[in-house]
Amino acid sequence: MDANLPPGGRLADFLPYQLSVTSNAVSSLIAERYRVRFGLKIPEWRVMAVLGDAGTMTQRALTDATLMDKVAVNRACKVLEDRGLIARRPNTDDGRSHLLELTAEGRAIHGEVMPLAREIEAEIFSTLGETECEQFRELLSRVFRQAGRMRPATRS
Amino acid sequence: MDANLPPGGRLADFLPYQLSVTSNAVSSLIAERYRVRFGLKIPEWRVMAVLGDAGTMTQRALTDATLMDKVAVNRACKVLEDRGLIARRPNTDDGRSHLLELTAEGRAIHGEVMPLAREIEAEIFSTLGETECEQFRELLSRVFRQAGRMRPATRS
DNA sequence: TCGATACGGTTTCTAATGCAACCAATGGTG
DNA sequence: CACCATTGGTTGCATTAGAAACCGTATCGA
Repeated sequence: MDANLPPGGRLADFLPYQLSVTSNAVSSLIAERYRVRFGLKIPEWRVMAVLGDAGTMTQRALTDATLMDKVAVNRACKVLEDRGLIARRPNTDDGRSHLLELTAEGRAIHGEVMPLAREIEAEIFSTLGETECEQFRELLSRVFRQAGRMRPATRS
Repeated sequence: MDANLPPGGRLADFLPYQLSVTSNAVSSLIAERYRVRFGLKIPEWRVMAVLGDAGTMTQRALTDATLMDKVAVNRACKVLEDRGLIARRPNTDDGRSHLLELTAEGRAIHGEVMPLAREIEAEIFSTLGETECEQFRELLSRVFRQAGRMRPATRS
């Protein structure tokens, strides 16, 4: 990051900028790999990851679990449903929502997708040692909470 | 981040995901503050930051310095020019490009903008100590370089 | 000098993202 | 039971980001 910037460039020292470009680089890298291999976009992949892990949930629960917008979740679910990777069942407890779960095919994909995810993760963070990874996690978590604390009171 | 996720949620342990949501939270926080106070969007702010620091450069140099797309730079410059914050001079060395620099008004805004940037940065990362901040920077930098190394050879 | 190629910048088009309005169902209150 | 506020989900719309096509200038080699 420093290499392609003129010396004395203050923008490059701005932490939110470093955070942004790094996240961007990592995200687009992963997005590309998922796209070529499974035809999945990141929101779709996130939904599958959570469903494969938790079993059955509503869209509402998915928005909580993925921290994505509810329309992003809705669209991802629609795509996955059209591809036959997830199925909707009526929710007897609440007629407004449906219960979503992976189909057999969905579970099969999930079984392939998750190892790839771990693989990519391991490759990207291979430059960090074990303890550094944990520390990175910890720092991110704290920054995230702090940002949440600073947000001007908007909760849907 | 852990609080609003069901226990055993594997997505929440996925480092790229943590990186993404954290970056997102920080970015939207900053974007909001700049919007209400200066009517500047992040790309515009970045251009101003670099110009205020480096003095005079072409759009091409700006894309290198900000790591933004060249059309993003172009649009940001157009907006800033319309607002009278930057000016274009013909480039005698190369007729294709222009030399961009802050106007007097632009420098005035820049003088207000940068302290606010540092202020927000300090607030967000106040949860991290001095050495932790430096370490966070270092880790981000390494991850960024690693992501660059893994990218499948596409450079415009 | 001429031609081909590359490059900076601009415009245009299309995909993605987010927001707000909207519909249907629920739950509480009188 | 009627009313109303709330919630899950959906749709439509506006804004944004990115890709590709395009134009004029520069550069390099014959």
